[in-house]
Amino acid sequence: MSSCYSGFEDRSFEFDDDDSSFDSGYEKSFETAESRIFSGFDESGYYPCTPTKQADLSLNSYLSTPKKLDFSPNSTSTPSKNGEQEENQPRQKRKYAVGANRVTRSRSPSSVARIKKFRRMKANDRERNRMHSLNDALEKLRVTLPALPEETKLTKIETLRFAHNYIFALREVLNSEEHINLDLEKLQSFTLSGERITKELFDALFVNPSPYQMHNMPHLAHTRPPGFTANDFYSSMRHYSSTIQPPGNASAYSEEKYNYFKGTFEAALQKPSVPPPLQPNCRQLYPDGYTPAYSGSYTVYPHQQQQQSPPQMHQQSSFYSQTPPWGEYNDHYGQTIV
DNA sequence: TAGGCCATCTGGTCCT
DNA sequence: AGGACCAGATGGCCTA
Repeated sequence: MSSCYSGFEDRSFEFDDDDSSFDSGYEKSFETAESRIFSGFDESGYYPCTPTKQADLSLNSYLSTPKKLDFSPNSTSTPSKNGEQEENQPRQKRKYAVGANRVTRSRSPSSVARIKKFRRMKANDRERNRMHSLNDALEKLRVTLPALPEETKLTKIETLRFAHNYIFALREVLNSEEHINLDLEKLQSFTLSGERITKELFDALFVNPSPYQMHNMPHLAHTRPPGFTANDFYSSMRHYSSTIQPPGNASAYSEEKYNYFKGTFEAALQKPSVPPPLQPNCRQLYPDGYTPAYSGSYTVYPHQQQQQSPPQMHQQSSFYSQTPPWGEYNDHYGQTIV
């Protein structure tokens, strides 16, 4: 198996047998490609006289002291390379003893060591390629996901977590009969905290109508109270603690947990400007014909790109710096994915 | 300087 | 036998 990284080429591995105990017997392994490599034989059983150019670039360059095969005439096991008669005569097939006459020598320790070393190098090369292909796939996933801010590069684990939450959120959007304002930045910042989104959290963070929706879509005002409520907060908190008290007993909420969510809630309750800004990379779903300019769009308008936006919520809150382990959980969505 | 992230090496296991 | 896959170890780089 050739490699695109190190350029390993089986035939390129040349070396001599410094203890002159080259195997003259016929072993099963002698037929393998590796044995051909180490014996210097090509597919037909003869040593290739003209190594390929690619071969010169591979293991020979990797090894500091490439060695050559011993073409000594005394070597009874190695077909003669310099025999001029071979140029004019058809090559004779090598004959091996069989049965009781067969003599099989074990490889010398140095030969075994070299074989092991070469196998290890090939395995390392395969492993390197495998990890590179894995990273390539991860990179494709990473660029598919919205990165907010754009210069943010998610780590591997964050990419996988965000992919999970992103798919979860999109599925909730598709399944929802409400008009959901899905804030991808909020979703990402939530993910960066190392949290796995659940339906409860999704409802608390995204399903509630934004102040803009309440203001501009009065026909939906009756569906939910404006902004986030204590129930929303409670439903979010419930994910983190089994001892938390129900809403109505404000003192039951720890300051630590409140601060944990404060940034998100405050961002959600932030009063929008009028006309309502369309957040970059924020997918807004509205009824058909209601606000066609914004319907189902990821559009970023030039005037918004020029805006000097205040520090983002995820940069202020502890969400941005904390990456707790994404442990197992046992709620009704309990699937350990990452 | 400690900790996080990453690439690479390595040996073991499983499968073909 | 050999390749794929996996997890542990290790060292480099970067940042708070």
